[in-house]
Amino acid sequence: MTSARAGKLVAPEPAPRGDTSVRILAAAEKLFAEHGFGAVSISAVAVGAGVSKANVFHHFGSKRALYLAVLRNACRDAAQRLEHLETHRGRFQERFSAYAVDMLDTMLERGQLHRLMQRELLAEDDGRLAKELAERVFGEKFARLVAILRTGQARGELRADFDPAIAAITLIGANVFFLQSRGVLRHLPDAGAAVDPRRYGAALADMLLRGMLAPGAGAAQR
Amino acid sequence: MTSARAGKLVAPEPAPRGDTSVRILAAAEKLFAEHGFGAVSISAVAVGAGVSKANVFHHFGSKRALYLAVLRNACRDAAQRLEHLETHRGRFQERFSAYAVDMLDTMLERGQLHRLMQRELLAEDDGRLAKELAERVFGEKFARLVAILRTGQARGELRADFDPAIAAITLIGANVFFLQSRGVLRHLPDAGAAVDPRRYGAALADMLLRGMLAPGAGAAQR
DNA sequence: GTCTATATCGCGATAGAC
DNA sequence: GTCTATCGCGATATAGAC
Repeated sequence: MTSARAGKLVAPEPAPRGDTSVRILAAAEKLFAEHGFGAVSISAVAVGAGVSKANVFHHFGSKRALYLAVLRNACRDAAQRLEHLETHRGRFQERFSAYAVDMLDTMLERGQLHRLMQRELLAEDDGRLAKELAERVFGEKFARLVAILRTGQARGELRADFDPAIAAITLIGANVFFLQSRGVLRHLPDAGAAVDPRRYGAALADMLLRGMLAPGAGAAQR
Repeated sequence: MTSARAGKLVAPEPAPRGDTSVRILAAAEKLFAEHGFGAVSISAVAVGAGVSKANVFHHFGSKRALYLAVLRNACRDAAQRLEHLETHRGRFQERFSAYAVDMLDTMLERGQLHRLMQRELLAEDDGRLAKELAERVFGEKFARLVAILRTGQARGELRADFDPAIAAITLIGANVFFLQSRGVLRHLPDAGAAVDPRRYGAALADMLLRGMLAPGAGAAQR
């Protein structure tokens, strides 16, 4: 469980040689993602980063400021990855599949970070500033996906009688849920081969495409 | 928490049944769901339940035990709601839509509870016991949905070339994500009318049905 | 069963030497 | 920039009267 006392002084990281604030940020991101804001102590962060408690305060001023710094750092990374997505110009099937696969890959690559975001979303208590940060990044991702779907509809490649926003939520939601629940899904006997990310991503895109493609635009391939 | 403080393994729940215990459980469920385990103090629970701090310890022994009691209580409730789901026997479209809508309704009705579950899933630190509890409930839900899909495939109502588990994950994931992210989605300009639960549930079922129905079994209606 | 009072510990944050 | 030492506070948990 995520008790505040969980941070029994375990061995610090092999200290990947870098600037101190970077190590502090990395340790904080890891701990916040694993235990949540309220359950992580500055002592635990300091131990994880291999520095003293006071040094953490020297660099970030307060626990809340450290938390916001972690979130902003995470948002910056996520925003950078969006730049590589909009370049495709082929048929809709290829663009959609590429987008879906890339989304899942990005999530898996930095699963910790996405867990931290989800935690912030689930909090909803205060943290309105942090939530607005998440909105900003998430909103950009969402708007681009909706735009891709709208373009497909305008071109006649996609049926016009479905809501692009709902389709986008379905795709994102299925991916986020997959990421969140892999540890549990692995233990469900009925899940079978669905726990493999590649199979899951491909099958998801295929199924959604069948629901979105215009009748005369050719069958979903794969 | 692998603390040396753990000491003795206290015998499982005394299963308290008084009015006070119920109020404590309710207050604890609310607070844990809103803020997470680590950020909730026993004092806050006591205030929420209108009793003294010491009384909380009298009834539940420790904070950890209170948390497990809340989770067990939540699982029991969720399991009971499953009993009403398996009775339908009509065409696949109706059964699937009914299942999907009921799932979303249940989630919305007790969103707090589902948030608590998701938090536990996101922790992944230890808490294996609690996670196994979640697995047990979630696994039953999941198995029934997969069984419904398999039945549809066996009857020829559904295409045979998709993985029922992946379709189930997609449906559950889209619903869970919708529940989690409503507060954020409401602030996205591109989301439009997709934030309405009824419209969302209906459109989601419709889109998934188009991807699953056998070609000759008739078009998805509505 | 419920309370008040208290013990003990770890938290966030600060002061100041080096 | 980094540390040790410490403050003030609130946390979990206990003792014991009613």
